[in-house]
Amino acid sequence: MGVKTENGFQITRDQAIPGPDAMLATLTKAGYSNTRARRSVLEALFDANGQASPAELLALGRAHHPALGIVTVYRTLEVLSELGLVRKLHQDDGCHTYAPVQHHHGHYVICERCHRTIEFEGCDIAAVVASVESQTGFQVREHWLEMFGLCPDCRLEHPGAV
Amino acid sequence: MGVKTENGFQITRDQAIPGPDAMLATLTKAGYSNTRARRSVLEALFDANGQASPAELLALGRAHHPALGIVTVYRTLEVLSELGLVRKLHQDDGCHTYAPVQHHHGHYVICERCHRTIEFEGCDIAAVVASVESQTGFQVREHWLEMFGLCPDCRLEHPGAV
DNA sequence: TTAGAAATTGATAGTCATTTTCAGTTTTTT
DNA sequence: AAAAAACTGAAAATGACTATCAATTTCTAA
Ligand SMILES: [Mn+2]
Ligand SMILES: [Mn+2]
Ligand SMILES: [Zn+2]
Ligand SMILES: [Zn+2]
Repeated sequence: MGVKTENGFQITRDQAIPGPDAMLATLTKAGYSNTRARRSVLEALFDANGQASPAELLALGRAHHPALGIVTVYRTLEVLSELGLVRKLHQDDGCHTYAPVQHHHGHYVICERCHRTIEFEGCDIAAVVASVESQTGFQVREHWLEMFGLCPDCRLEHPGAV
Repeated sequence: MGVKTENGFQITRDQAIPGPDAMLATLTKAGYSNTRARRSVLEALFDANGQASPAELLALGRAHHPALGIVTVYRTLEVLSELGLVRKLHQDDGCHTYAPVQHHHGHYVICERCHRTIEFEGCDIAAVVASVESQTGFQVREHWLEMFGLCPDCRLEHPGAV
């Protein structure tokens, strides 16, 4: 799904979405060093199933850079978050996973069975925000939204599932 | 905001919303013992500013029952969650707070300055869910939604704030 | 009201994700 | 290539949360 071009972007039918190379470019443009550890974390992010925990990224990243350490995974994710290149997803058990950002205002749907995660855009909750503001008197500045369900593959394997 | 009646409900203009006594009734009806520790946690939940962390509930609860222990706070919150009487809110730092449930399908707005939290209802994201399902092929089963902004009081103190 | 059974409690001791420290290494700059 | 700056990973620390267990409280059935 998507072809990688020389400039580091992946092409889908209708738009260019960033891949590891594009993110690395953003990183260096922001003044961060181009290091083997950071490259391996970026590769790991895209090797994953749409999202991954720091421990999973360590395992995936070591395929590219065996000496990679968990602390650097955390530190790289923090930098990527600051630059808006990844988002932290909240798991019910309190742990976190990270997903690459492909749309400016994106949220994620997570498969409850295989944990495949896809970012979606087009979240239009302006009406809900307006209603909340009038109900509560709050001025709303941002929101979190995560959806859970079954991905297409898991729906096929569990035809009876809700 | 709301008057407590003998049966444990608080009355607002248009509806009865549960208070500590009503929740205690639900608890005992479900077969759990009516204990001093549980009562103190319920009181603490309503003494708080709309939400509170387990540590904050411990402190608030000890005003009612000085021997209260943190483990019991966690255990009580787990029971209350199972019964649908509280919801766990996710903090950006990974910790959690708990808020009493007053509406069946409610979500929360949280003040970024004073952390006052109000539950709102009327979240209608059916259109968003439909769009996500057709965009991704997922079948959506549930969602998380939290909003952040400024409460009425904090807006007054920070007139320039966005 | 009372005795025994069942449920609950809280101190203590884990567990585990995440953070801090720090000396050594890699990358960048000159 | 040398010096400065940035980065790295091992090890230790932190802190939210969980498991254990003996002691206490609450409930049930006389
Ligand atoms: Mn949105
Ligand atoms: Mn909703
Ligand atoms: Zn799936
Ligand atoms: Zn406020």
